[in-house]
Amino acid sequence: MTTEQRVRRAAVKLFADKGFHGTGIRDLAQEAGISSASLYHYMGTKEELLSGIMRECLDRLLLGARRATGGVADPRQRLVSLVALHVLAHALQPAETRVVDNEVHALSAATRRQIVALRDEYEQLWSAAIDDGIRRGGFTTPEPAVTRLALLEMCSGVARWYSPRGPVELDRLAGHYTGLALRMLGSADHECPAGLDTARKVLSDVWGKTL
Amino acid sequence: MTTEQRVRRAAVKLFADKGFHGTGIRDLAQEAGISSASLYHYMGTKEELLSGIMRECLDRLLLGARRATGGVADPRQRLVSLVALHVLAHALQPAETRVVDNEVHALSAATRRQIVALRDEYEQLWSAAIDDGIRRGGFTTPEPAVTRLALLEMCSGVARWYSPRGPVELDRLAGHYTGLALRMLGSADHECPAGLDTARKVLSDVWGKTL
Amino acid sequence: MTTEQRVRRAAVKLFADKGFHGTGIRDLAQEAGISSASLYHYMGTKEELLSGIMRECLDRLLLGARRATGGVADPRQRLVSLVALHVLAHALQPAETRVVDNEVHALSAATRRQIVALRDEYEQLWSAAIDDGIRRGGFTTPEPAVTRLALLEMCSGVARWYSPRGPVELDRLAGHYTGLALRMLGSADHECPAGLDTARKVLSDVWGKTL
Amino acid sequence: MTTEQRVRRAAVKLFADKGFHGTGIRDLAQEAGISSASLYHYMGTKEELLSGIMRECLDRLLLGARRATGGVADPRQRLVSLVALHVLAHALQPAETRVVDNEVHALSAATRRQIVALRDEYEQLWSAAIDDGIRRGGFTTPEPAVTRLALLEMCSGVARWYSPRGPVELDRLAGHYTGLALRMLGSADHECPAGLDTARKVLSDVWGKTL
DNA sequence: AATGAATGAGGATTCATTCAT
DNA sequence: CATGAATGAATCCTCATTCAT
Repeated sequence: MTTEQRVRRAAVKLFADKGFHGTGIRDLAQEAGISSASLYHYMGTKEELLSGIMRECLDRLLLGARRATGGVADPRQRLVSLVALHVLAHALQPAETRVVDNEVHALSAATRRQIVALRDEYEQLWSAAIDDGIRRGGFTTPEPAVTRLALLEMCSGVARWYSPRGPVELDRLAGHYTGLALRMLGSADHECPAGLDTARKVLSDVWGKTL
Repeated sequence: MTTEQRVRRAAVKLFADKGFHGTGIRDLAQEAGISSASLYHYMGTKEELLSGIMRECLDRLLLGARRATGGVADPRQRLVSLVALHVLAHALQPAETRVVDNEVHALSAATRRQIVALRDEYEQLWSAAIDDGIRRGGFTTPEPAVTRLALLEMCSGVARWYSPRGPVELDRLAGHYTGLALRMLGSADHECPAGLDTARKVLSDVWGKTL
Repeated sequence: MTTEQRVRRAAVKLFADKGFHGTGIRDLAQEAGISSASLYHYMGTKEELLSGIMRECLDRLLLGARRATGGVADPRQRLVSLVALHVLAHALQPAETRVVDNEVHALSAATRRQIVALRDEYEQLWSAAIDDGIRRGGFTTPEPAVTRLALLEMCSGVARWYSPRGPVELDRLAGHYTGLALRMLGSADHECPAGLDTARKVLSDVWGKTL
Repeated sequence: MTTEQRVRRAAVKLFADKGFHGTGIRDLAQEAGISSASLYHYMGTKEELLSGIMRECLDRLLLGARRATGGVADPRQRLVSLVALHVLAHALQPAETRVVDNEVHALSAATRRQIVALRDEYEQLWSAAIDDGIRRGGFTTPEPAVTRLALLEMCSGVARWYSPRGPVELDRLAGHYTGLALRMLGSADHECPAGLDTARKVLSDVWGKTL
């Protein structure tokens, strides 16, 4: 593992645990195993380190979501893939995703705009799947916008509590959440193996992780 | 409004917006409209200010949840009341609840234990309702513990996006979320007016707010 | 003497002796007799301290020069007053003026523009006196612009070597320099008591110093 | 051009523009077009780089002044040569001479002594010419010591404003300044072609520059 | 010869907190 | 009650310099 990776990893861990402002440059250095001056060989500003982490995480999520939904006609399948991918990403990389979810306020205005734009683009894929599903996929829900937010928050929450050492396996977790999502959307059928398969494949391609 | 309230309010706002570590004592003073030295007439430590906010918020939530569920036999009604109350509290006091949800890491170990204990006690009421509901209320869900967490995260998420200036009214919001919850729990019926009524009443009694 | 004055004085001394970049915030604090944190009760940035010193010094010089030349018809007298005032100011406040002369490079672009504008305005008074003197005051010099610069550098140099503990008294010093200036400008007469008197008066009015 | 020369040149430029303490080792490296580590193949300490520049510049000035005055009986001619040489050196090498004039404070005590000794030796030649000129060269000035300082500051100032892109040619500039000097010293005749010629010759011999 | 990597010391500035007034 | 003044400790970051490669 390169030193740069060690720095990145230290930052992800500490930013997730103690927050950006709660993490000192000395904490980062100690966690990375180098001096605080050496830190600056591998990063720009502390804030650039943060935004880099966020961008990478969101880029990957967006790429995965696009791969999982691109060319898929069935909105139910798209939605299931999105949910599964989101849940798996948050369960596998809880630190990264918590940083993305919680530390936006620490960004400068300019960078914040970029990050929020990425997130909006990502959520747009959810909106499309939900709206399509209502039109022609058997979804029934008043206030689809509210339901979308409820879904997203529910799935993102996984990063706040999931532990690989717990009793629930990842595959089962994803299946459970897709079931919840389909129920929330009033779908008659609560399963969609195709969507789950797609998510597994994308997870392997984009994150390099196999369940 | 007393100065103490002004300080409390300033802290809630800033801790919610910029995080505990991102908020300086001078920021607090400016927002409260007094000098940073005067601040210390109305608070102990900065951390005590934080824990006070959290405790009060959680105390109220716990009190409300107890009142809403105490003596209620039907687990479906209890669950609906809990969801509605949680959603309403988070929509009405988004700043307070975001502080509770996001700034636990800033607490000292001792205080954190107390706060987490309160939260656990609160979540215990949810667990009870769900477990009872599975046993004898028509709930069907594998992994009830996961479902509980999904529910809580979904409902807490309201504080992150709800705006009173948006198109959705509070009463409708609560109804929507209780519906989502009942769907997630596989309940045959997706409504429970009694549970909503209880929540409204408790909200008035404990929070002093009427919809 | 107020603490703010002590800070200002410390800065003037150290900036003059060791340069802006050669002076640390801790040096300033020590010289002012307070802690480096307390320093920030009495100043903004270190650079603002610098620009403040420069502005005040240049403001006074400009004010003095205007008072000494305003309404004076004879360009010879004006020039003599300017030289005398400049020399006296630099002899009496060598530290301040050396800061003005040597530390412009340490200013930010925006502030530098303001300071240079003040200096240009000041030098404009010299140009006017010299040009007028050539036209109708008996001055003869090729390249009046060069002569102006030579005069200014010669007079400013006083701040680099004059010591009140040396053998030359201030009044005599001013007289000597006005003589040199008139010679440089080819003036037939090398004295101009009126100009010197004006300078003495302005020095008393604007600087509050009497020879 | 060797790398060492490039380093030297970079240092001269940056020390002159931003001061010794305002110039970082990284600035030097960038300006020289090498890495900051490589810098240390061509220099000792940053301070040694500074003192080297000063010494070389002063050595050359001293050597030139000696050649220009050695064996010249007429103090008027000696003075004119000194003025011309000084002005030309400062106009041709404004950066070097500004470093010599402005950065003495950045030297360590020991090195400073050496540099100041060189400068004193150099100024001694001026003193001698002036004093001799008073005794038997037609110079008249009260306070010859003050006049010497005035002359030196006036001539050194050239480095602060002269631009080869300006309207005044070097030869003319030197002539103008020798004229000013002779006027300041009360010399009846304001020209001395022999002194100027000597200066030109020495400039060619010692600096390798032809006007 | 050249340089990435490394760092202890120090740069300016802000921190939360206390206290005399 | 209110606050200017004060500060030790900490903030992020850059410094000049060394060294293994």
